[in-house]
Amino acid sequence: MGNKITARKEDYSKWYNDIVSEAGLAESSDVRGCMVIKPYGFSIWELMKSQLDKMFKETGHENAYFPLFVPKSLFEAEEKNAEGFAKECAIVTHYRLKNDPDKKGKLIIDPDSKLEEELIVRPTSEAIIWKTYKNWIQSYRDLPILINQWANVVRWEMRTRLFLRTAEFLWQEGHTAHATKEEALNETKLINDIYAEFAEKYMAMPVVKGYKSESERFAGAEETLCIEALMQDGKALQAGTSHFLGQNFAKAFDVKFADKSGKLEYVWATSWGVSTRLMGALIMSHSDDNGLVLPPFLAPTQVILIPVIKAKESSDQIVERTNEIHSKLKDLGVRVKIDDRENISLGFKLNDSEVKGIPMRIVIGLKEIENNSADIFYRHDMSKINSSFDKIVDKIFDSIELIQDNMIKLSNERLKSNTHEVDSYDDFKNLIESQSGFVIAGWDGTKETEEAIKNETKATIRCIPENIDSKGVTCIYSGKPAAHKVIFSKSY
RNA sequence: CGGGGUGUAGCGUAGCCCGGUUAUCGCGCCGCGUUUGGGACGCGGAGGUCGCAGGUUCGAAUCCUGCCACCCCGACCA
Repeated sequence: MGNKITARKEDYSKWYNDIVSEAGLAESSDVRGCMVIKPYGFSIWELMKSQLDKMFKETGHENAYFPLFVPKSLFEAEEKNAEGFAKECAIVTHYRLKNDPDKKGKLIIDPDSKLEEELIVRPTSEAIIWKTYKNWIQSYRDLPILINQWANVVRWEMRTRLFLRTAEFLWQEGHTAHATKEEALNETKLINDIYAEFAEKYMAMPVVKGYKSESERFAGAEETLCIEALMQDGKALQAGTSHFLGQNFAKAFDVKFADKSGKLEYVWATSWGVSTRLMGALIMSHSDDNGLVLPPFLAPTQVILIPVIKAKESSDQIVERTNEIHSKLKDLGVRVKIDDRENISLGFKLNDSEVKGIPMRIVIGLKEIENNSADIFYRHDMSKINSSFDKIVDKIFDSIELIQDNMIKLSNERLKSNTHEVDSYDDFKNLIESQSGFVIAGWDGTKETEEAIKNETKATIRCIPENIDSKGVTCIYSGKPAAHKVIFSKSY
């Protein structure tokens, strides 16, 4: 306890760290680049998980679990994938320790325990899964395979940040196998749409859906779809990706199936994932100088009731009223809590609820009992409405959707006002330099242009948006006809 | 792996240049008492191999050497 948000939003990364720690979401661990997700943070993640899981299951997917370790020979089977992740792998080389003969109480690696083949701690599971799928697939009747796994993966990143980039992170990774290219492409699209729907509806975070340029594509994918969100500091965050893997993995792992005519064909694949990075996205999307702001759909506690008991005489009435509201809300399925901690001042509790981003707060004391009404405080815009006690339960219940809608509306406006279209490179540079945000511009489709713009401005192509007309547009850099209109931004 | 910086209590720090009693302060923690309407107060208390190893010295948090760890800026990334 003792949470205080001291950093202001102008000092963005300090502000972010302050919120993560003071709201009790996570802390960095002594283990290099890893984080400890604290109970409050984890319960938000669990709400995200359960909603995503529901959406996957509604579209025919099932959960399964595959090993943490990938033998090196499997890992290197799909060349591009292996190459892409090679520089950031944790590798198991031994399986035993022994007492250090020179230093008492210390352990050293037992050289006799060296593994014949190194094991890679999965940075992603395509390899191990496709090795397994090979045994599961013989006929078109075995297809499609629509599997998701909730797991942890390790990527030995140079620079880490809580939730946004940690050496170990939690995620879900879907791995599907299909008989036709079209079906796999549809799956890729379906999942990206699910991600977008989840981000917008549940996280109240609007996203742009689109395709990655070749250089930003997942290693081993033929096409990468993504959702890109815009944070409050004007930087983009890749919030989820869905890959069409073509037949790359099927060929690497020799996964063939007999079609209806008995002919052997390679299987078509997809993979897709979102991670605990979504937590970072959620924090950066809505929070303010008072702390975290959570959309009610993802708030572990949607309503906090704070009884204020000053004198013994009124105590019973206050407790009774508080309990009544609490149980009625519970019956309606609202996530509600009473903050009846003793020896903690009201001021502390009020600020505590704000730092933690609890969407609604009701203080109930003698004043409220006498007026037969109380204020409902809304965290997202710090406003209050008064309601009589006989209507307050309904008002709170209705407010859940109202706040959610309101937050979606506010985020949409922010995205809109920070998205600009330019047709000159000077305007482009000015925008990226001054405020970043999403900048829509023509791109000639070449790697050289993409690279040059990145080097000169630090902005990258976030995505090639779906359904955007680029007829008659020229490339802002080369002046040649544009292959696409794309979104540029500085990014995390 | 290049360039810069920092290691002192759970956290944030002063002291270091210029060596000298018992290592500073704030937050947090523990005990007692008083306090719930916007981050309570008083009194008392616990907590440290000053990153590690070695050296110089009568004496090292402070000076020297080596090592380790972490942070920031680049290349990489869900």
